[in-house]
Amino acid sequence: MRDVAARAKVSLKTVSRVVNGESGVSPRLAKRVVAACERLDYRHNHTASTLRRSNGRSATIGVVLEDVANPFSSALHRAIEDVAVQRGVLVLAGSSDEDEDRELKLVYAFASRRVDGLIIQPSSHDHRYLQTERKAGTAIVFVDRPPRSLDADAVVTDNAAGVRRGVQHLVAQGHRRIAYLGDTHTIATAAERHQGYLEELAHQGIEPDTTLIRLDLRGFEKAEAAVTELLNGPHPPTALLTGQNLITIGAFRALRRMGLHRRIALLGFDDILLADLLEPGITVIAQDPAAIGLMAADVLFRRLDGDRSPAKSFTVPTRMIQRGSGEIRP
Amino acid sequence: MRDVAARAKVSLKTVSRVVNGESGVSPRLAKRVVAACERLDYRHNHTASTLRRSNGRSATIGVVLEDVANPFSSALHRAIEDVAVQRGVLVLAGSSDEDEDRELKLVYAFASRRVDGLIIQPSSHDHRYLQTERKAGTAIVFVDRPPRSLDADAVVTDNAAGVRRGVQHLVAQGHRRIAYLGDTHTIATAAERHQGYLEELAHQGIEPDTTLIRLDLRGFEKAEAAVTELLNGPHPPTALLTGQNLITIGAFRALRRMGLHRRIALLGFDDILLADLLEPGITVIAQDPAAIGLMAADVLFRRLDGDRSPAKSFTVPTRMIQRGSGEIRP
DNA sequence: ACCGGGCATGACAACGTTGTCATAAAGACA
DNA sequence: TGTCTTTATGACAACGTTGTCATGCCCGGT
Repeated sequence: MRDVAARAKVSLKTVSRVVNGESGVSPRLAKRVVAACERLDYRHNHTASTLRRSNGRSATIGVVLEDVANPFSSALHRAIEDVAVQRGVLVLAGSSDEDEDRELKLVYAFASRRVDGLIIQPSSHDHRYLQTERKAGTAIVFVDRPPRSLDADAVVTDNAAGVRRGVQHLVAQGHRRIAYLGDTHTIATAAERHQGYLEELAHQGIEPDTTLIRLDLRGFEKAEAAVTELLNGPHPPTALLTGQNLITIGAFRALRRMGLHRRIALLGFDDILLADLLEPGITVIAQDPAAIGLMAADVLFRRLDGDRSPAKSFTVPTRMIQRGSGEIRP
Repeated sequence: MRDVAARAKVSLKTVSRVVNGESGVSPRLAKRVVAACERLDYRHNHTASTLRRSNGRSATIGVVLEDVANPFSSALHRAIEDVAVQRGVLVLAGSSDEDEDRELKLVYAFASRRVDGLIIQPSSHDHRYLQTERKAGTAIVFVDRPPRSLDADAVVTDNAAGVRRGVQHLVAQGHRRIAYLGDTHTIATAAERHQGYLEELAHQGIEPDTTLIRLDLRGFEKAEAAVTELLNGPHPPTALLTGQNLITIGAFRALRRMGLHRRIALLGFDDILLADLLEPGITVIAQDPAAIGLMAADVLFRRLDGDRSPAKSFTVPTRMIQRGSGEIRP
């Protein structure tokens, strides 16, 4: 910048004014400055500018996802990015891998870069550590799962309602023995889905059979094994409700291997790419990660624009997509 | 930091020393400083530190992907992140959507944040604009596609060899009429794949039939239409070789709709999630985005560690995964 | 007791910018 | 013509750090 100023024979401040598009610079000087910038390949140093500027905004936000390569997380990421680019804001992204410690380290790394806001798909079970960041003025929004022990905005899927809708659908097809296969129950979303299942069974007047409930299934292998065991048992279910992507895939694998994929109903929570090309197509309760990400980013930027209203939790509805597997009758 | 220094009754410099873990601070003072940091919730300002430090490294890299939510790109992203975290480096990610202008804007936005390095999955057809950044000391590595008009490191899939392998496989099954369905031919990878197809046909002594070649198919609808048309034509192919993910899906859809999925062979370039659960499973030439991302990040950090050797292009091999659709005989 | 060397500590400037304020030049008005 | 206002420009300090160098202290050797 000093070099540019020298070449254009103006002061540093005038260069700053031109670079920032401030008014009140004569066209003659502005032209000279622009020419010098181009000649010297000058690139504005946004970080130094942030340091000095009064609002201190870095025009960068940090996003902590479960895994940037996971379809759900990356759809969130993309939706957030789309809102951010409109404001010239860049996105730092990181994967927590469902690990509290990695989440913490990412947040601190983001904080030390002075991000303006954080969007967190949380793994941690206690978010009090974020109070400091918030006091420092960082906007914080949770996605997919609510915060714990921290009063902050959140945008989540209506898990219980979605699962209840799924149970209803299976009951409407005539099923009474509906198995539930769920993820690690310490994950908030998994707990809500399990809860929704129990509630709707009760609402339908069906006594829950604990032998039909399998929780803490991480990865499709465990799900596949659990389904195999269930169907080989003395009182097998006539329908399977799976609480997560990989579990749905594991269940489908098991059904296929046993040749039962046209006899046992399967209804999965969360959509799967290509689910419509399988035989039968897999009926799912689809979440809407794009809508969640968009809304989260909107809330974040509203906070950055000065919204001081009490923290709020937004619920995004699910959508049932019938493709065949959920319409199999007992 | 000033407040911390005041509370610990030491100079700014001593706080700096403690925060950066420099040696030569008496344990007594160090303890006081740490206590003051905790009491005041002090967070180190990494950006200010970068501004002053001699190496000027921001410990941040920028990654330009086609789309952070696309499975291939996000696998790259994740692999890069895994290498970066080991060095305490954060990743800024953005989507170019195959648009030159967005690529450029992202690169400039990253550059103004003074990233140490850039990893680019390019959309642009002329990368001379990056010369300035490189002169400024930014390390640059291209992934998936080679740079144009710029001498820079690149890590790419061996597209031609992969497709040739696929053609070989189909010929070995007895096919002679092998259709090729490709993406927009201005995309470097698409061109290489098309080229590989032609080369291997020649090598096998098969005269290419131009009616069996369909290029510039963007999105699965176009692919589905093209396949339908081919198979309804006077001299239909006995095998389909598809040059990209969505084209493979479109082709599979068409085959299924026409009831030909067990009669016409299908071999796709690039793996598809759940391809093994389809009927028949789809045989593919799989790329290895994790390996590409890992290698690209390795090369980038080697450059940042001072490697000044001439720019090099690395080629990552493909792997054929036989699942049934490619083993159908004519 | 004196000197030299090593070690802990701090004062100060600088990194690349922008906010604040002063100043010079130009135009408006009586 | 002289004074007042407006406008363009620049000098300087400051943002939160760290590199450089100076200072003062303690210790061991003579």
